[in-house]
Amino acid sequence: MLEIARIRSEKTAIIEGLKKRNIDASLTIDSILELDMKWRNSKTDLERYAAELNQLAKSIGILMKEGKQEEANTTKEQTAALKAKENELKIAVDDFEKQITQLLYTLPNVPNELVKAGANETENETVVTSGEIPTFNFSPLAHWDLAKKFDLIDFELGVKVTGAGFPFYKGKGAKLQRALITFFLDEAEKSGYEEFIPPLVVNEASGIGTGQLPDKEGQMYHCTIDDFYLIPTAEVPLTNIYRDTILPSEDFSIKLTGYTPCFRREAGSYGKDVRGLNRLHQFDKVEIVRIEHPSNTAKALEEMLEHVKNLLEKLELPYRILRLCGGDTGFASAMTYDFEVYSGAQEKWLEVSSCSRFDTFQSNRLKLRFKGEDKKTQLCHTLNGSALALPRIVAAILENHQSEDGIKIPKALQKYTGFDIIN
RNA sequence: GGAGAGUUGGCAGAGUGGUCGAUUGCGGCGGUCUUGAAAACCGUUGUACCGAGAGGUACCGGGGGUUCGAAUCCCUCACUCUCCGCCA
Repeated sequence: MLEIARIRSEKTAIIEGLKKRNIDASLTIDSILELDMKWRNSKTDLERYAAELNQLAKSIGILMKEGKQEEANTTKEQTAALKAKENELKIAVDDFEKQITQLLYTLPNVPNELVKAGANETENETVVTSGEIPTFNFSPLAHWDLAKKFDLIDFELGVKVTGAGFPFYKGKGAKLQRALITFFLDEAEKSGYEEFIPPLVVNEASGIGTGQLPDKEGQMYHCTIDDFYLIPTAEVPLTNIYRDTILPSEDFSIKLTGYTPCFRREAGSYGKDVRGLNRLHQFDKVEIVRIEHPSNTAKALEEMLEHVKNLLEKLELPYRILRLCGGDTGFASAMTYDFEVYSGAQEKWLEVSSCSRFDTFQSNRLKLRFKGEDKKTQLCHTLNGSALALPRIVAAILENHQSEDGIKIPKALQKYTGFDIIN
C-alpha cells in the first residue's frame, strides 16, 4: 500500500511512475487527495469537540468531589449537544478513512526508475543471458515423459489421492527433491541467510500483512473452520515475523531463508503451459527474504541476483535474467527480476525465480519500521526472491541433462543426491 | 473435548468509575563520581495521528455498550496459560 503522505507530496511523480504500468491513476489520486482533505478537516473538528468534552467531564468530576451537585448537573446538560456533534463527526471521519483505504488498496507500487514502460511480458528486457543452450543428437524427451520413464514422479497417483497438481515424487525423484532443498538451504546459509522452518498455515492478519488479503484470497487455500490460510510462499510467514515491529537502530540488515511447500489454487488455463511440473497446486520452494535500510535496497537486490545466478551455474543450467517491464511487474513490487532457465525438450524458457524489491509497499501494511538517528521512525524496505522453486528446476535438470545413458546429476548436487545418474 | 485462570508500556508487575498514558522494579539512554569500569546517585525513556505553532486526539488483546467521565462495569470475539482427557 502506498503511503498517503507520499501521495500528498509526490503526486505527479507517482502518476508518471504508474503510467509505466499502463495505468492512469490521476483520477484515483485526485479522489484520494480530496477525501484526505475532508478527512483532515473533519478530524480536526472532531478532536476539538473531544477536547471540549474531556474538559467538561473533568470539571464535573471536580464539582462532584466538592459536593456541588447542582452545578455538576448543569454542566452535564451541556455535554449532550457536543456529544451529538462528536458522534456525527466520528462517523464522517471513519467513513472518509475507509474510502481512502479502499482506494489505496487499488494502487500498485510505483515502479523503480530502472523499470521500462510496457504492457506485458513481451516487453521485458533481457539483462543477462548465460550458459549453453543444450543440443541433442537424439530426440529429447519432455520431463513428464522422463519422469514416467525413470519412475520419478507419478502425476496420476496424485490425481487419485488428491487432485490435479499434487504429484507424488518417488524413489530417485523424491531423493532429487530432497537434495535440491538441502543444496539451496546450504547455499543460502553460505550467503548469510538465517534458516527458519515456519508454519505452513497463517492467520488472516499475516495474509493482510504481505498483501495476499483482502483481494487475492481466491489464490490461497483456506481452512474455514479455523480461519487459517495455507501459505502460497514462505514469504508470508517469514516476512510476517517482523509485522508490527520497530527495529531499535538504523544499523540492520536482516536476511532470512526457509524451505516450505507452497500451496496455490491458481485455477487458470489448462494445456501445454501447465503440463507436468510446469504449474502445480503444491510445490516446494526455498525463499530468501531481506529487510533492509532504504539506502541498502539496491545493493541487496544485486546480492540476491548474484546468489540465484550462482545456484543456476552450479546446477549447470542455461538461464537468462529479465527485468520486468511496468505492465508485468507484480502489484506490490517496485522492481522485479525474473530468472528463466531454458528447457531443452520443451524448447522454451521457464520462470524459476523472481527477485523483487517492494520498498515500503509491504512494510507500510506490516508496520515494519526502524528508529533512525533522529529518533524518528521510518519504514523499512523489504525484498524477497525464490532461491529456488523446485518443480521447474527439476524439469530443467531432467530435460537438459538427459543423455542416452540417463539423466546426469550436476556435480554440485551429487553429494546431496548420493548418485550421479538416473537411469 | 471438559474445567478454570488470564491478556496493562522493551520486560516484570500495580492499578475495580474521575487530575491515569497509567505507581513501582528491571532494562535502555543521558549525566555526576572514577584513570577506566562497576556500584551508588540524579535525570530521562511508548506509538500513531491532527495542528503553522501553542497544543490537542486516540490507543491498557480486538469490537461493541453503559456513563458527563471507563484500564477499571456490561456484552461479544480472539488469543495465552494451568489441570483433566485424547494423541504423533
